[in-house]
Amino acid sequence: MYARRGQPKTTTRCRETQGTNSEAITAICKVLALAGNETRLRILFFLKEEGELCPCDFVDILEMSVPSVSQHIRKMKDVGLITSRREGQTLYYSLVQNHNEVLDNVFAKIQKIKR
Amino acid sequence: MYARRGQPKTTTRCRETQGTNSEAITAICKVLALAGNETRLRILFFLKEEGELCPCDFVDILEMSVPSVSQHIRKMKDVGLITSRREGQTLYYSLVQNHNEVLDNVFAKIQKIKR
DNA sequence: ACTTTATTTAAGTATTTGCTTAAATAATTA
DNA sequence: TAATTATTTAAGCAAATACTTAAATAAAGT
Repeated sequence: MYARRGQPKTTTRCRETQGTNSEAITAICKVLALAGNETRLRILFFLKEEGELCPCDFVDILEMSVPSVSQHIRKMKDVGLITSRREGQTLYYSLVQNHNEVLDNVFAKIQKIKR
Repeated sequence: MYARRGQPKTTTRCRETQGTNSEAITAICKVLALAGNETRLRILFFLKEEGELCPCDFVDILEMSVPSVSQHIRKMKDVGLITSRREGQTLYYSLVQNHNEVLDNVFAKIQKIKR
C-alpha cells in the first residue's frame, strides 16, 4: 500500500500559509513568467534604460520580426507591465511604475553583473 | 518599399549596452523562467519559509503527482537554485543562498501582498 | 531475500509558447 | 484618394513545456 505522507505538522502549516499567499503567488508568477523570456526581458530592460521606445526600435535592436516583437509587447501590456502613448503613426511604450519592486531588482542585478 | 527604422542614436546605443549586458540577462532570465511557473514558485516559497522539505511534502501541499513534483525539483537543482541532503530514504531539499538577490525580493513581495 | 517506502527517470501525450506569413488598422504623405 | 509607413491581429506550425503512466534505483523494515 503506497501512502506517501509528508511531515504532518509541516504540510498542514504550509497548506495554511498557501491559502493566505496563493493569490500573491499567482500574481507575481505571471510577471516572472513574462520576464522569464529573453526577448521580453530585453524589451523591459531597454524600456528601463531608455524611458520609452517604439516596436520599430526593438525590431532593430533585437533583430526580430515586427509581428514577433508586437506580440511580446502585447502580452506585457495585457497584464499592465507597460503602457503606450501614440505620436502620429508610432506608439511609444514605457514601463508602468508600480509592479516594479520585483522588476527593479532584476534590472539592478543585470547592471551589477555587467562584464 | 518597407524599411522600418528605429531612432538611429537610440538603437545603436541600445545595441551597445546589449553587448555588455547580454550574458547577465541570459543568466537572470533562466532563473525567472524557472520561478515563473506556479508549481515551482510555490516550491521555492515553501523552501524559503520552512528551510528544508522533501518531495513527498510537496506532493501533499500542492496536491500533485510524485513524478511531476520530482521533475520540477530537478530543473531547479540542475541550475543550482536548490540542493539536497539525504536522510535515509528521504531527500531534503533547500534553497542555495546565492542567487537570491532576485528571489529574496520575490519572496518578500509575496509576503507583503498577503490578504 | 522480499516487501515497502521515497524518490527518480524514461517515454508518451497534450497544452502552451513563440515564431512565421498574410491580412487588417491607423496615421501620414503625395 | 492612393500609396507609404507603423503597428496590430489572425492563422498555422514547430518547438518547448508540463503532465501522465510505467519502470528503475535506493534505502529500510520484516
